[in-house]
Amino acid sequence: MTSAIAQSQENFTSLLAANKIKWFRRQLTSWATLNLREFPWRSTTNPYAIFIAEFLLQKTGANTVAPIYEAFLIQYPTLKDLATASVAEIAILLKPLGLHFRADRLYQSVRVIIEQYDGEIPAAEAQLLSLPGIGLYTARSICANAFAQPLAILDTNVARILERFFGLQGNRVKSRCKLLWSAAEYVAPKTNVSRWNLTLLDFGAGVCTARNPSCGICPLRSQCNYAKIKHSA
DNA sequence: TTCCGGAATG
DNA sequence: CATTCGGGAA
Repeated sequence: MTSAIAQSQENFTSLLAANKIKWFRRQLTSWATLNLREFPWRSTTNPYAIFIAEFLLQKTGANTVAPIYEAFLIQYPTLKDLATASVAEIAILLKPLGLHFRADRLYQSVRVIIEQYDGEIPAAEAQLLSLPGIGLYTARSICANAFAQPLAILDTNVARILERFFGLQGNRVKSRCKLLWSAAEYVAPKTNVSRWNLTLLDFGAGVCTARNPSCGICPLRSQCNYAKIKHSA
């Protein structure tokens, strides 16, 4: 083990004190009771519907995705229906979302699911990861939201919240990613992880935003490392 | 590390 | 008008 890793681990455990984590969870869980957003894909656990939603949500805001998602499910209510679509037909639906290559990836994933998984969305993280266009974030979101698996997720919202509140730095290289993934798992509660994931996403989208975060109304403010720095600056 | 892209924000 | 946003794969 290099000294750099030892340093970052020491940093890690000292910054993520047990009682601070408890408080963090309690504050956000309370915040979530009033502030979780409603989206069409959040009122289902249908694996196909979740799969489509998570695919469309990659690098794309939820409000932008919502109408496209609904149109998509009307046109292709099941994976069997989607399997009859051409890449071009899928591309037309996804056009407003940009990132056009997602149509090809989705098409290819559907083919694999038909051929290798008998047309059922696989429930294992490793199986989902093997599909084109499905990375760690998307795989875990599907596992948590469709199959109630207690898997924490890390996207830029979660990363930003963890960096700010706990003062995690890890800037530079891939240790940053490793560190933040570890932190995301460490901080997540043991139960209701899918709801916890949504809580962090919505908190990052609505309060702890990338630009101009609403520190003035933030329930984490009194213990937040970032708020302290910002205030003293 | 870089690219893919439309949308939101300042 | 320019910058920021933000998952996955080569």
